[in-house]
Amino acid sequence: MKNQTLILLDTVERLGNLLRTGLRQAGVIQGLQPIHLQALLYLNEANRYSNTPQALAEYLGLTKGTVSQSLLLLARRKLIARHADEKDGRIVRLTLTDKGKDVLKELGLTNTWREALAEASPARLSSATKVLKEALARMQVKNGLKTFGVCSTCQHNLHIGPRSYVCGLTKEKLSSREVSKICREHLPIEEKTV
Amino acid sequence: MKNQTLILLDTVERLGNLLRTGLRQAGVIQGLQPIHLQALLYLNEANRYSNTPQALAEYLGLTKGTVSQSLLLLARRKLIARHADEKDGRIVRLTLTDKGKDVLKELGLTNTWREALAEASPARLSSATKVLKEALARMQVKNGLKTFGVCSTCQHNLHIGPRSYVCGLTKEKLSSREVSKICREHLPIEEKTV
DNA sequence: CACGAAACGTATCGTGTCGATACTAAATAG
DNA sequence: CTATTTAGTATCGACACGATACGTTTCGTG
Repeated sequence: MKNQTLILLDTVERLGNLLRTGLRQAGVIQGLQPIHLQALLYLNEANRYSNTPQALAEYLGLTKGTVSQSLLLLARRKLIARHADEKDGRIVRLTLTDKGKDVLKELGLTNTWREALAEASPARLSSATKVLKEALARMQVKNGLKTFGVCSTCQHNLHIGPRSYVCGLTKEKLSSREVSKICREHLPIEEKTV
Repeated sequence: MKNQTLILLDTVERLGNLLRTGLRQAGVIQGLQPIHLQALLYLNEANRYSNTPQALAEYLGLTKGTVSQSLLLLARRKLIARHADEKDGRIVRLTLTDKGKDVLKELGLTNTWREALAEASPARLSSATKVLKEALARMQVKNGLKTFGVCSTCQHNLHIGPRSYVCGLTKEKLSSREVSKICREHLPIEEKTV
């Protein structure tokens, strides 16, 4: 009999493959590869410290050279816009164009997933999420990777008033919309394992 | 606030990406791509009805032409062996060579995963597995895909005595080792959701 | 302030995935 | 015996991906 842990690993791997296949099929219509859609999805969620080629490369676990090529393609198709950073001339800021946002809207990737989990109890869902998030965080730490979380789970985030946030790292004010985006500087709050 | 279901989706996607990145890094040493390792892993678990290029293509969600190319590469490197089926001349049987098995042994892919889940309680693990297996099965059905499970969870499997099994589909006897392998004809037993 | 190091990004090359299409050979149906 | 189906291969074009090399801009340390 196989170890329970390995069965879970197998299941996650298969789900990952299936989601990737879904991305591939969804991208065919637009002539896009899975990695392109992943890039668009990331840029749609990245905060102002994280919308750069370098951050995307770290997020995807690829080299900056590889990512640079994919970004050139996306820019050619007018799905993203590239702007030089005002303060730091080395940095390129990436934003989704309206066309890029439309692509994401038309995907509707989450439907089958929602249906697949429709009958699972909320308690089970949240328990499963907890287990997997823990695993993800540990694997990221072990591999020296960044966690790319949102501000609400970040040690740097300071909640200085109602709907008023400051990042302790950059000392900048963040809007309540901004704190729900993902950040490459994210430092997870140590959670007590219940 | 985001839907709990979507948070789980996001986590699974990220874990999938991370596992894939792990595969990529592991393969660099052997000069292999993630897909090659996935093929080897599959062939290591596939039963006698499922060790063909076509079955592998279905499992991976790719076209047979694409898979054929990857298999040619693996054969060139002597990691797999190809034999014509005795009864059906169209079919090619794929088996791992000793060299191919060695590659899998040297990978040790599961270690970081094990460690990442070391502190999770068995109850949580099995609950999470249940949720995800359910989701996987539903998504496979929805997409018209095969489930590739083991005989013990298959409607075709007949347990005719202690350590004695027969597949109701092929009417062939199966060894107790064989029933723990994955099969392209797998038809999942309807499970009652507790 | 100068100069070397580091960080961000691009360009280019070779290997290989991937789908699409077209093909061969073997089995099967009528 | 012929038409169809099934398993697999061959080839082509677009592109991912890493490695390497390169150009800018910023930073740091004397």
